[in-house]
Amino acid sequence: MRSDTRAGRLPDPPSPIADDGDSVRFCRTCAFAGACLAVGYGKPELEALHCLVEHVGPYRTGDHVFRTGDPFRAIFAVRAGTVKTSLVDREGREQVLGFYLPGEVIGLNAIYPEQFPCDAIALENAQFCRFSFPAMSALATRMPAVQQHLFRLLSKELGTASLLAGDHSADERVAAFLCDLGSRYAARGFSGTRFALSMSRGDIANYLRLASETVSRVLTRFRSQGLIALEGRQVELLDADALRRLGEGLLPG
Amino acid sequence: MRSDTRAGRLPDPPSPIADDGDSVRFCRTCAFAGACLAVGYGKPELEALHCLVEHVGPYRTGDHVFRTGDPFRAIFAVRAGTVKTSLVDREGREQVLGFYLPGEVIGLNAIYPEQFPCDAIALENAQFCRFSFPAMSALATRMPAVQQHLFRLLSKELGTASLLAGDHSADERVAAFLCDLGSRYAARGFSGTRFALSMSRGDIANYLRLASETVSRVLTRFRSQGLIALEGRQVELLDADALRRLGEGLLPG
DNA sequence: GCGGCTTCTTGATCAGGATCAGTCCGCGCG
DNA sequence: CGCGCGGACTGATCCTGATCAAGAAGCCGC
Repeated sequence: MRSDTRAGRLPDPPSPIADDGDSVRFCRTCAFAGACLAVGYGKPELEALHCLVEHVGPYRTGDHVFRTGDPFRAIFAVRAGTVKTSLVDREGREQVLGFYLPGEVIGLNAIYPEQFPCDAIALENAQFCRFSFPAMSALATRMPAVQQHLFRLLSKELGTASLLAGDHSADERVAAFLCDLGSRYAARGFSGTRFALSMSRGDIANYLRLASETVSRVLTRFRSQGLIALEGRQVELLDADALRRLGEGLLPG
Repeated sequence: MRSDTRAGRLPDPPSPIADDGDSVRFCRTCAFAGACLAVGYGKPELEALHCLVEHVGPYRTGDHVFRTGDPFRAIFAVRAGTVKTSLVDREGREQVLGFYLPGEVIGLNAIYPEQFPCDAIALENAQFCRFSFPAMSALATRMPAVQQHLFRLLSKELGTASLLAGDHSADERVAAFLCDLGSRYAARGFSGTRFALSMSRGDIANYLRLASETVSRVLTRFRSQGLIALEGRQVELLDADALRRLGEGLLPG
């Protein structure tokens, strides 16, 4: 019974959503915002870009956005909510591959196999923009900016895949995980130091290749060290620098 | 002193090279062979494809093909020899990211950051085809087949990144590694059951996030179990099925 | 041939995290 | 209200693989 348990009281949770789009503009924080800007608002090409987008959802917590083996026809940008991608091996064990926040894109790894190689599951109620991939490819051949944007999205994801590689201690992994989430929220315009973990401890553990008990222990210790405030799934990064130092070697750069 | 030490005697090593190209055709086993075929031999577009290719090398063992931070201008297809990509963290520790065989492509993860995010080092004397990326992008906008090919290459690499993820035992990792190498050699027309490990035990261990001692021990045990024959860096997969069963859960599919 | 080097192998010990087990808490429901 | 259930936290033990250490085998140049 240590007395600093109260250190991490957190009130009202924020509710991230990347939906400020209208019939002409895409959401500012969307991964495709760059493509829009490159095209220029109001040009006919932007119209074309809109024609191949379809708003889908809402999906409820636990719903599948797509399943392993589904034929690949489109990629999805998260508009609201968060998503995990995972695959299930022969023995039925789940393998969490990643978490996706509002503004991020899922489904890129399905282009080559032409079917989705993993499940995508909503962690909260979620909505998406669905981009028909054949239409997008066709548009890309006419618009170098769109093509380049797709190349960059793909290449970027290649870089992030190495976050979970490496033999690193549980402390390093958890610290890097928190920093990564924070900076991704910040990049989309949300608070980078205070947010809700939309996934369970088990999902975090699975993603980081740890046991959920270990994640619990590390988070508790981080809190007692004053690095974070924590209450349930609400977290605040109190000493982001220290966390970043802990996690460096895992983090990009 | 066990008597089965002799079980793994292997004579003459094969010397993989993917260089059957001439002034008109690309090498059959090259990752771009598909793009060539899609275009059709003799068409003017194939000429265009050739214009942006440049044969470079030979590089000697240990030479850098590119270094972390080098400005990104081109991607490279391995024509002969093998390559490892790695990065060095702040503490000076090396992190091996991947091995690339003749016919495979390196440099795709540099598109987004616009500079190479890792080193590429020749593990044997090696030669490459260098594809100017700006020229390739420009060509892709005119030729949907080339664009699609690039998308597929990128997406494919996304899939392979998950090989080293997951918390798996040393046995599973080493088995999966051997199977993966074998199937990649086979896909390029070489023997998929008998090949040389062009990288050191230390590199394998680093890539698999194990200690080199562990790799040694596992390989030795695999040999004593009759799963492989092994002499120095020559290896033969004697019971590929058993290895694949061991490694499944790591391997694609 | 011989030193000097790196790589590989094998053995002995150690530690980080998995696993097993138990408790607590919040929540939905009869 | 009590009950059951899943998620989260904590404690005790175990096991895999890292680490430390030493020897064996190649592979140079000379």
